[in-house]
Amino acid sequence: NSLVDCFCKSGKIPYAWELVNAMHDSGPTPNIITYSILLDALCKSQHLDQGIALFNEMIERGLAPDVWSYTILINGYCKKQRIDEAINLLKEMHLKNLVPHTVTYTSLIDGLCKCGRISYAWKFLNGMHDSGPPPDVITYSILLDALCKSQHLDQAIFLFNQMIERGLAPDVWSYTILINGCCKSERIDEAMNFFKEMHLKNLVPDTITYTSLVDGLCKSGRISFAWQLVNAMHNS
RNA sequence: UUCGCUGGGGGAAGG
Repeated sequence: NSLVDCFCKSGKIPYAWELVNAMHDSGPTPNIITYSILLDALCKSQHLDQGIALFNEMIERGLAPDVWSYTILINGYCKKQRIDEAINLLKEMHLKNLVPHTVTYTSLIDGLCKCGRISYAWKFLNGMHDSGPPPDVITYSILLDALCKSQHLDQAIFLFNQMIERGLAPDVWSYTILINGCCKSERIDEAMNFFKEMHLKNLVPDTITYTSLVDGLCKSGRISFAWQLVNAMHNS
């Protein structure tokens, strides 16, 4: 499985596939994890159709898909904006008494957000909060990003605070999403406040955090301040 | 039977 994963992650999917077939023919028999590795690689390399075929072949060969493999396929469908089929898979899991993980729902929420169904995604997140599996900081970040990008920065800030009230600690990514949202709405001062807040929480801004801020500063004409930030990056 | 290993989700700019 490690070898199959290596082939996949270095872009050599045909080799990975050959290896899986060789395992199937002459052992050791591939297990659910073997197939999941290949399934994920196929989904991520724009070959969802082949992923679906592999998923079905795996079932024909007598392996029952688990929560992980379903999640991988659901994510594949979502990335292709095929949300309804993703939801069908979710129903199928339910029929098989497979209980979705946080990651499963988070993938679906990302799909919903990226095709504009933000209020449904928000309801979904609240449903997770009420009845589990609980949303985590990634689940919130996806919705934060969608709210920011659809001109609902204030609602994003509300949700960010609600996430904290509910006991989750924001990370570098969630702060960066908000900072970028503030910058894009030309609310640079608020972006700077969040940036300072990160420091107070011992969160270390990364390149993307700085890039968002520098971009916002430049596009609002505050070039010398942007320059200072670039120097600060250079020095730390 | 127990234990261990390997698989899944989020952010910026530039043409």
